[in-house]
Amino acid sequence: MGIRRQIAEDSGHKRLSPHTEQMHSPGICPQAAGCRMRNSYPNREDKRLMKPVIEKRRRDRINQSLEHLRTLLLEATHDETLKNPKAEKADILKKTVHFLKMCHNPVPSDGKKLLSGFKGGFREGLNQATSFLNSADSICQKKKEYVVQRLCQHMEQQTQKHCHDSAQDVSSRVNQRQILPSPPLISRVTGNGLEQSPETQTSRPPHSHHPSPSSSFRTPCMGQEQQQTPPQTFQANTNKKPTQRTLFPPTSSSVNSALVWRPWP
Amino acid sequence: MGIRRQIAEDSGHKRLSPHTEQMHSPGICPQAAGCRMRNSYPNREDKRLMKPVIEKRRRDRINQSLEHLRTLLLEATHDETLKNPKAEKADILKKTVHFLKMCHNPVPSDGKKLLSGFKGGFREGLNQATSFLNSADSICQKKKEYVVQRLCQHMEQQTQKHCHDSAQDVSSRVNQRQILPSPPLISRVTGNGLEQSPETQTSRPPHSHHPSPSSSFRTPCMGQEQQQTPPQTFQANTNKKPTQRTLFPPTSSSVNSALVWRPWP
DNA sequence: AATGCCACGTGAGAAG
DNA sequence: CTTCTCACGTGGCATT
Repeated sequence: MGIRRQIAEDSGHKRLSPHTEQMHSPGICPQAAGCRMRNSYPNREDKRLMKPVIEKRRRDRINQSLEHLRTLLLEATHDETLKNPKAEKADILKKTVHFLKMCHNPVPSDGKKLLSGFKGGFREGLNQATSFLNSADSICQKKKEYVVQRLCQHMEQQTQKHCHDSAQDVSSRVNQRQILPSPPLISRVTGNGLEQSPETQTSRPPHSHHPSPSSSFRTPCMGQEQQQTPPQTFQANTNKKPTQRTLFPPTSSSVNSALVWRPWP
Repeated sequence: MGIRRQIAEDSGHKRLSPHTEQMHSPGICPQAAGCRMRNSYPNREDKRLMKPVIEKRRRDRINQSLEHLRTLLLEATHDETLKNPKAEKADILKKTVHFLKMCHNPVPSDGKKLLSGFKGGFREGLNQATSFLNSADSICQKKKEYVVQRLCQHMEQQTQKHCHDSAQDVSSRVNQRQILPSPPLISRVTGNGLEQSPETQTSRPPHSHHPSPSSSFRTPCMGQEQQQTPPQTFQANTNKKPTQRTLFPPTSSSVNSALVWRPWP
C-alpha cells in the first residue's frame, strides 16, 4: 500500500483520477470530443480519432463513481486502506459489497403490545405514518406495498433500538446520528428471510448470488468474501430479456410474514 | 433499453460474466494460468501468453463484485433497470453511490431536542417515517413529494392532537386507522408518474435512466453527484434539479443539515 | 526479477 | 446508418 504512479506520461495523474481532463481536453481533437455542434463533419478519420476520447470519458465516469464510493466507504467504515486514494478498484468494490451486506439487519422482531412513554409514542407515530401511507392511493400498488413494507422493517428496527433506551430521557441522545441506519436495504422481504427451495422464485439461472440463504442475512459480518463463486458461467440461457418477473418479493401484499412487524391489523 | 449481447462468439458470455473460466482455463496455456507450481518454466513466451489470462482474471473479479452490487442494490431499491443483468457498469456504480449517500443521512429528524414522553416519541416516530419515505427512491419524485407532504400535514395534526391527551395510555385508542384523514386523492402529480422525470441530469444524451440525480432532499453530505461534471457537455444541460422542495413543515425542525450519520462512535 | 494494477486503444455487438 | 458499452490485449509503472 504505498503510492504508485501519481503522475503519468502526459496528461497527468492516472490512477483513479476523478475526471482526468474533464473540461475541454486541450490536446486532442479540438472540434470533436463532445461539442459536435457545428462545423464538425465526421470525416471517417476523426471519428476514429475521437473514439478513444469517448471511451476514456466512459472510463472516467466509472472511476469517478468508484472514487465516490471510496470516500463514502471511508466515512462509513474507518478502513485504513481506503484512506489512500489509490485503493485498488477490486478492493473498493469488494468492500462496498461487504458493507451493503452488513447493512442488512437481523431484526429479530418481537413487537407486541404497545408501550407507553416515549417508546410507545414512537411506535405509534410510525404506526400512523405507515397506515397513512398504506392508504394513500396516489401511488401504484406495488410501490406502495414495497415502501410500506420497508417502512415496517425500519420501524421495527427503530422500535427495537428505542427499547434499549430508557423510555424517557432519550430525547437528547436519540436524535443525532444513527437513527436511521439504512433506509432501504434489508433484503427480500418475501418472507422470513430464509429462502425456500433454491429454485422457486428467482428463475434467474446463472449467478444467483444471495450467498447463503440463512447465513448472509442475520450475520452482520461477512460470510463469504469470495470463496463461494460457484455460479459458474452463465451463457447457457439464451433468453432474451431477463424476464423473470418474479424476482421480487411476491409483491402481493400479505407477503411478509413472521419477521416483519405490521402496524395494521 | 433492452438486452444486449448475452452470449459472445466463442468463449461464451461476455458481459459481466462472473468468472468466465476461473480455474485452469482448459483452452489456453495448459501449465500456466494459476497452477504455476512445478514443471513450469516461464519461458519468456508463455509468460506473455498468460498475461492476458491473468488480466482477465482481474477483470472478472471486478465484474463479479459489480454483479453482486447489482443484485444487492436490486433488493434494496426496486430499481427496474437493475433487474436486467446487463445493467451498465457506470449505472450500477452511480446508483450504489447514491444509495450509500442515502444511508448516511438518516435525517436526524430534529436537530433540536426531542420532546419526551409519548408526544415526543410520537413526533419522532412520524419524523423517522417521513424521512424514510423521503429517501426511498423507488417512487417517482413527484409522488414522493406529494405523499411526504401529506404525511407532514398529518403528522402535524396528530402531534397537535396528542398534545391534548395525557401522555400515557393512549396506546389503545390511537392505534389503527381512523386517525388518518382520507388518503389524499391525487390532484397534482402528473398522470402516469411512477417513473422518474424524463430527463435528468446526466449530460449523457442517450439512455440515461436512473431516477433523480441527487433527489433526496435534506442530503447533508453529497454535494455533487455529477452535476458538476459537465465535461463540456454534449447538449446544454439546461435543466435544473427538483430543487429541494423543503417539504418539511415548520415544526419538525427541518434542520438536519450538518448531521451526517456515522456508524462509528 | 517477478507480480499486480491500471489506462489505453480497438474490434465486436447491441440499441436507437 | 450512428452511438454507446463492453471485453480484450498490451505497455507502463509500482511494489515485493
